[in-house]
Amino acid sequence: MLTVSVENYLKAILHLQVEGDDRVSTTAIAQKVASTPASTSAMLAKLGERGWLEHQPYHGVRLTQKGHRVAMDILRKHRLWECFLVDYLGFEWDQVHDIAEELEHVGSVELINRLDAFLGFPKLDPHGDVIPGPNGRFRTVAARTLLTEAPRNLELVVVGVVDGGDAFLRHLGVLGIQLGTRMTVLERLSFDGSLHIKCPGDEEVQLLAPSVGQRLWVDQSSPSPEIVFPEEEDLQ
Amino acid sequence: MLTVSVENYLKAILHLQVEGDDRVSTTAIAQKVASTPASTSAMLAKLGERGWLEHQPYHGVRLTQKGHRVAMDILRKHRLWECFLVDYLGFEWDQVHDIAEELEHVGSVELINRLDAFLGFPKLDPHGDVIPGPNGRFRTVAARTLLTEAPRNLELVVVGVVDGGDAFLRHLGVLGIQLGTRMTVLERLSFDGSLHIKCPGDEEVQLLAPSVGQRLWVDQSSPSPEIVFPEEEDLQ
DNA sequence: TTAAATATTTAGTCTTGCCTAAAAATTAAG
DNA sequence: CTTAATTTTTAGGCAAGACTAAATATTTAA
Ligand SMILES: [Mn+2]
Ligand SMILES: [Mn+2]
Ligand SMILES: [Mn+2]
Ligand SMILES: [Mn+2]
Repeated sequence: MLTVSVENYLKAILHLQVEGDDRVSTTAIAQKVASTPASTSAMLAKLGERGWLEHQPYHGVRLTQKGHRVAMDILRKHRLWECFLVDYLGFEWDQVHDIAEELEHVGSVELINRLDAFLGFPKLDPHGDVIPGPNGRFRTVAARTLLTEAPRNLELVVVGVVDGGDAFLRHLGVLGIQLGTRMTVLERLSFDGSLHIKCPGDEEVQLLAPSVGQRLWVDQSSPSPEIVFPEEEDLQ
Repeated sequence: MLTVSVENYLKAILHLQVEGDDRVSTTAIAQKVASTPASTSAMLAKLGERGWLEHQPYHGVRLTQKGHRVAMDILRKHRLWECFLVDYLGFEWDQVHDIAEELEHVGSVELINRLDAFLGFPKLDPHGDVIPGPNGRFRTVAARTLLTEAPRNLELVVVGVVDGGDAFLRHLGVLGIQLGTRMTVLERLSFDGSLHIKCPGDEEVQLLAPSVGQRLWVDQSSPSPEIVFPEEEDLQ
């Protein structure tokens, strides 16, 4: 049975699997779902029996096709609801996670597909995370780089945040950074990887801690609308 | 703790309490929440201990102020979500109950108040049921009568349904009746209380079973838009 | 007013999901 | 390669909520 608890475990495992490791450890999962390793171990055994994941005792788990699909569907619901909360109810991006954490467990497939249509089939949620489609796979999305690894002296645009806990999101607010913010990396300090960045319009050069630079997805900035001149045939 | 189960019990008791009886019986509650009298008895004892209702063993329960408020808040959420589903996601009125039954348990007060505002502070849900306000009390609404008890030879308009299970709602669809449908009661048959009704535009007089007439709220029909002639100054 | 029918509670279990403490396996160090 | 540290599982319990069967209280009817 797909209980709220089971859904949260599967989604947590998906997150950890996407973030890198092929096999996911009991402790990591326990931490993600805020429970104990003992409870998690018991849960993993059960999820294994029921075919949502492969559990090699003492060596971690991996989602089966079936489990992966379930987890992607939860993620889809989570992110679509976040879009709704921000775009239609006026919430800030640092206020929606906990609410979506509940909404994602509402079951109806019809509901989520209609919500998707109502929202205009968005590809990204308010944190720049990719929204899975109704087929349970990620929608293709433009390439993106971590700010830390982006080339220097090129105007970039922030397109997403990695692991955007609410505290981090509020910190970005303090720094004046949000999705769509443009910036150029002037220098990467070899000491700790801090970045000197400059935002168009700002006088000052900003020093960005590596903990921030490692958690921002950026893309090459397309020319800003103001400086795009229409072709003649585009004019009425 | 306000679990989903507890919330469903409290809402069921509120429903039964509003529908008439001051004290509500264990069996009636059990039936409403689709569980057994034994399970319900245990739950009622617990709800009593926790101050949501007064339980006189063998003589039914009554919600306390505190329990009443909780139940009203669940009802508010249920009905506001139903509005959203019908008005924005294009669901039919017979498709939304089960989904709202889940959505009503999402906790955030901020969420429901913003949803209320987004919907334009509706007073009635898609079934014509009154939506409680943020203060936990019903918003005032126009007077209404059961069709069975309405005066004859007066044009009426359907403003709500009583206990609108999905099956009943679909049956109304077959009969061509929805919210806003106008009709005049020509005669009430003394045999079983069936009603002869006539809808404007229809040729035929319809015979309505008492099971239908007893479950329709009606109000005196205001003049229909078609027969209102604009004043001269309203013309361009 | 007593007996039968009905409603309610109690007793005894089960499942899910969580916990702590202890045992066992794996991994890391010396 | 053996010991120490870490990770994972097992053992034993608890609380919530549900069920069936049996006991008890209340109503209804004879
Ligand atoms: Mn969740
Ligand atoms: Mn998100
Ligand atoms: Mn419900
Ligand atoms: Mn309704």
